[in-house]
Amino acid sequence: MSNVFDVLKERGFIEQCTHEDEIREMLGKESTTFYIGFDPTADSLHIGHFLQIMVMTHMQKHGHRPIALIGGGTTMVGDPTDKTDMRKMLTREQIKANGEKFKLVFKKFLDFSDGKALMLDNADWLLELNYVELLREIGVHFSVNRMLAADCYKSRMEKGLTFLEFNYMIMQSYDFYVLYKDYNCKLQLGGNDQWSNILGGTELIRRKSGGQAYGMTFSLLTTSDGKKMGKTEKGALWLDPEKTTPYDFYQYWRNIDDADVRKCLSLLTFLPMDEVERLSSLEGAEINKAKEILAYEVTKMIHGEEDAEKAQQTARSLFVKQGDSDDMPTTEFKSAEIAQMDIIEILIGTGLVPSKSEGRRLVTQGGVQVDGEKVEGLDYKLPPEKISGGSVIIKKGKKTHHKIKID
RNA sequence: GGGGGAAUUCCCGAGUGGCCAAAGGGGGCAGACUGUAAAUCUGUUGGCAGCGCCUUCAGAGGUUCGAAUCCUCUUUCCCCCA
Repeated sequence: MSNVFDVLKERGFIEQCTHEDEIREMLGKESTTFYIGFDPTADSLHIGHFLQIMVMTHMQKHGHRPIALIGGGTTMVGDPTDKTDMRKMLTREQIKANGEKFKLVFKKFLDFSDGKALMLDNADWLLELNYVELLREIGVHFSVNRMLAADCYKSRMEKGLTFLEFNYMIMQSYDFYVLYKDYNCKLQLGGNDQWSNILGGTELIRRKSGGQAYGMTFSLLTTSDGKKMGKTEKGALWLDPEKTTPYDFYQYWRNIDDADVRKCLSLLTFLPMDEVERLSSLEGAEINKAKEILAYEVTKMIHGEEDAEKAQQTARSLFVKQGDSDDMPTTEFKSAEIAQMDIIEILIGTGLVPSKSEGRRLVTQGGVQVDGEKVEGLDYKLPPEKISGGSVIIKKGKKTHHKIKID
């Protein structure tokens, strides 16, 4: 069997390793227990988490044992890394509820049978810690001087950092120590922003038990110009279909920057690397094929084959031919009422536009089409033959389609 | 605990009595060009109504013909000293 280290390396996951050679050797010869932590700060995982799930999946396929660690305890504190503001405090109940949702997702991607993977929650050991005891047991091993020098706190030195958040690193380090001790977990993985937190853990393990633990971080999903990937108008790109519909999800990848195609294919799909190479070296309009495959593959993994198929069909019918589709946001109107409405009111009625001013702007600038015909005037009303026709498609800009059903 | 500063429209950030719905940038939206891409260029970006009105500049009061701009109190944040 190939070494998963080489696979991850080839696909561009790996960013930093504590001990590159030793890790490679270990992964090549023994089944290794490793962990990745997920803080349930929201009620759904997002695409950044998915990247970590991909890693766990690759690892498990190669015979290693993942521990998906839910950060029920760490979330009570909040990771200051890369945050400009302090995270709002979540209640224990919210955290628990979020954690439950996370668990369902992990079960979809990992095989938890016969202990092939574990799911733990650090609330189980963090919440009952005794303060003074922790300070004496763990706190002694941390140098504040060194912590302050860590990159992840640097940015916060200007904005301010509370003592609460400052302790996050200690919590996470302690997690690693517990897992090392109780589950023989020798490796912690995470996004590259977790580097200092991971190092904290390996050092703690060394100091406390003299044991050797390893850490490795993965590239964050960023676009070619360095911005965080997975941002949509509505915020993050969520895995929960209630929060990001499969169609929107599909479209996100379908519209990805050319320069990001290779990275996405290799990180977010299981396509063999020669196929990834072939697809991402397509040029000009050809590369759209690669984007379609990317979008389809990723959507399939997250929402299942059926939804991926539907999203693809919808996208094709909307963009290639000026088509109709059931899988499209839809608003229903009574024929009597819609006959009275002008285009602005219709736009508002569908929620395509939040105010009349914006509706006017949009129409004036030529951004609205009804059944493929550009709406020219603000006083446009649906012609009678369309009202009796059952449904019309309104297009806002190039990419937003909305169906109106009339009965 | 003492002293000093700050809070502006989605974000950053100008504005220090009328010319302010508020510069500039970012972001968003739309148009052109394209490949449902990027870059670029153009328009637009509080609301309602076709240029007049209404609600905005942390909150509550006050001074003024008139305040985002001045005063008072409140809240929050930052900095320095202890």
